[in-house]
Amino acid sequence: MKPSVGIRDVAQHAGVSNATVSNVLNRPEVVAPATRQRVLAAIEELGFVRNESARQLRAGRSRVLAYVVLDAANPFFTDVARGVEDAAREAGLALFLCNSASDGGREREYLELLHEQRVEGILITPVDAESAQFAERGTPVVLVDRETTNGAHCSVAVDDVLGGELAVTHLIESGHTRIAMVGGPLSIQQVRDRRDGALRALANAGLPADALTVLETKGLQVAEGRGAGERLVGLPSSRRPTAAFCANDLLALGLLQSMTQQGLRVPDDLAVVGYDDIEFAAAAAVPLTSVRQPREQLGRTAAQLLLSENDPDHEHRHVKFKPELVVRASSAVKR
Amino acid sequence: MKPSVGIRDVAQHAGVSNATVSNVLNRPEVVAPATRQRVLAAIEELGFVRNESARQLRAGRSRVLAYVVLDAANPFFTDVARGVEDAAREAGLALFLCNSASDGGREREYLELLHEQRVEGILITPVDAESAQFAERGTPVVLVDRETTNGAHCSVAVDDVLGGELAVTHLIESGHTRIAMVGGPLSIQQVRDRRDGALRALANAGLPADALTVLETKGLQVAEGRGAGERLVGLPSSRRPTAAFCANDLLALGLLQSMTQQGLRVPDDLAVVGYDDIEFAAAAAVPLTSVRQPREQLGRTAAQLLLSENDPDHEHRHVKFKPELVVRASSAVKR
DNA sequence: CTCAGCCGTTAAAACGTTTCAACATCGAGG
DNA sequence: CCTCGATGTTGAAACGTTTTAACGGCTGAG
Repeated sequence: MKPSVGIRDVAQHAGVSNATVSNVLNRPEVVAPATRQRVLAAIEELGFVRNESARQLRAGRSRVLAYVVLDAANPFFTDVARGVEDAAREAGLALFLCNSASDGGREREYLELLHEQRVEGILITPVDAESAQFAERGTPVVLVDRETTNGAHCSVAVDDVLGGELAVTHLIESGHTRIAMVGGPLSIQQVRDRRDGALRALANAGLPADALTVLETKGLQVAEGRGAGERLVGLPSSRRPTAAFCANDLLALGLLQSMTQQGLRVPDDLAVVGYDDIEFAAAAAVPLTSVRQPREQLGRTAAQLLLSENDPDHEHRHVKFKPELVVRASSAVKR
Repeated sequence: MKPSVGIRDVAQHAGVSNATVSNVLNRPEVVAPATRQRVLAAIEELGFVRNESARQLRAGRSRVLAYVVLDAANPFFTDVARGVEDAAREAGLALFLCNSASDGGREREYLELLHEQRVEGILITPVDAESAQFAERGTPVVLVDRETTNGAHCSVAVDDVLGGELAVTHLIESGHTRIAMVGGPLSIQQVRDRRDGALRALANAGLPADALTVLETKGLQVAEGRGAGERLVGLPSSRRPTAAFCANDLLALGLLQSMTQQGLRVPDDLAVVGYDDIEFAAAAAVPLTSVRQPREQLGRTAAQLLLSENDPDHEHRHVKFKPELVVRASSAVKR
């Protein structure tokens, strides 16, 4: 182990007091140029690296934000993270990403650690917003892409019911009357909301609720989408939906792939609508119709809200964005 | 601001000394059950959260690893990160992800911060391995997916020259004699290595070096792949390659999309091979032939190497994995 | 020659933990 | 009744910074 050179070593080496070294580090303008040079030289020579723990202990505040992400492998969240980072960076803060990987246990561990680290603030897309007890522990927390049930935090979300409605209304207008909803588990608020939106669209169009076949999946990954595709094709053709609304682009991509493999064409045999409009949605060989969420803006807004928590007159706010339908080839009008 | 309850407050509230509280926290078995209960109750009641800065300052060590990732939006890196996290977690450490987004400036800032934070270790896929001066600053650093030029660090990489060779040999064996290499910028070591592998494949087959048309891109994202596709189609058909080897799956997906949009078929009009074998490669509507790298294992190995740096007899090691070709529909044999 | 004011520097006191040696208390063994 | 070891608890000293108030030296005004 290195002997770990500290501020006092530098001070001694430069023939000044530690206070002066500290000043060079934090308020260079206050110390005489000659001294400053001498100190900087000593720092360089000894390879001194400031100890952030000590600094933070004394100062009481840190310079980092953290975003506990639900699934780092989902491009949607990395896009949100980009927005967060931009905003953080403008405020002179760094961003640490933590991946809960949809695991409540990991999520709790990370939250605990972040609280103990006294980060400036925590952004989180929680595994489960209901059971989520982000008890006020001194560190401000903002929920991302989830609505908070109790009013204990700020939150930034997108209207998922509206999103579901947009998607399914589009399918109905394209001539579909038997529609599948692919997504799950239904314990996830988002999935439920999007389904409810789908049902609302049916109601608006005067279609019966059983025009929607719900195929519940165990998760929101590509593989689940493939599985759903097989289930779908297995249905008797009289009852088989002619269109599918997926809770997620990953599911939609899996579904798409499964269709092609089974020799069915999209959108002719099955129209597909996804959700999130991740970059790969447009890049799919059958470009995917999808419900776009303002991803970067979601992150950016969340970060700004988080930073405003320090204002003395802060009140928790709940921002809700509107999603937008992006029509592409995967849902071309039915002939 | 909260008055911030500390260990002494807990101690006072429970009628014990701070040393005892500390013991309850760190070595519960050493303190009498009755006292322990009392202390735990006090902790609960006051909402005490341990201050990691102070703890770390005193203990000299932290419980986190960091991975500075080149591009969080590239699924390849999130897969590597998963491997890192698994290994870290087994060792009882948490993982913070930092995204340099291919920006040397950000990378430097993050490194600086992480050094100051005295994290247990740093994993990094650097923007530029050559100029990379990760001067020994006391915190161990391991390079991921890059070979280190000087022997100052451990590194874990994959044989990119071999990967390029595998890809292009496959294309040659499928009957192609005019091949494009899509990727860039060439300042990136990986891109160069993969190109060199491609050239080696040509040489092995007795083909001239100009059988390879290098289309250099500005980056490794999907959009760049689309751009390359347009350039490719613009070539006079006598000189147009019948196959493309992309430095990256993102490029390949963009290229694929561009082909379909322009009414060309894959693989009939253009065979495509990607690199990394990210999940979306298999999920593309024309499943993508790709060079697979052992992503999770890459991360896992890097983390283990990092953790071994504390051994007194540690020597820097350079692990190099072999890539593997995964053939799918996008490169079916030419008729 | 004195004094006020300024500038650059410093000693010392925090910040909230962990750790170590020392200290009580108690029951058992002599 | 004394000693000993075991068991639980504690006071105080670190850890490496930042900060505050005070200090000494100088300059220029009176």
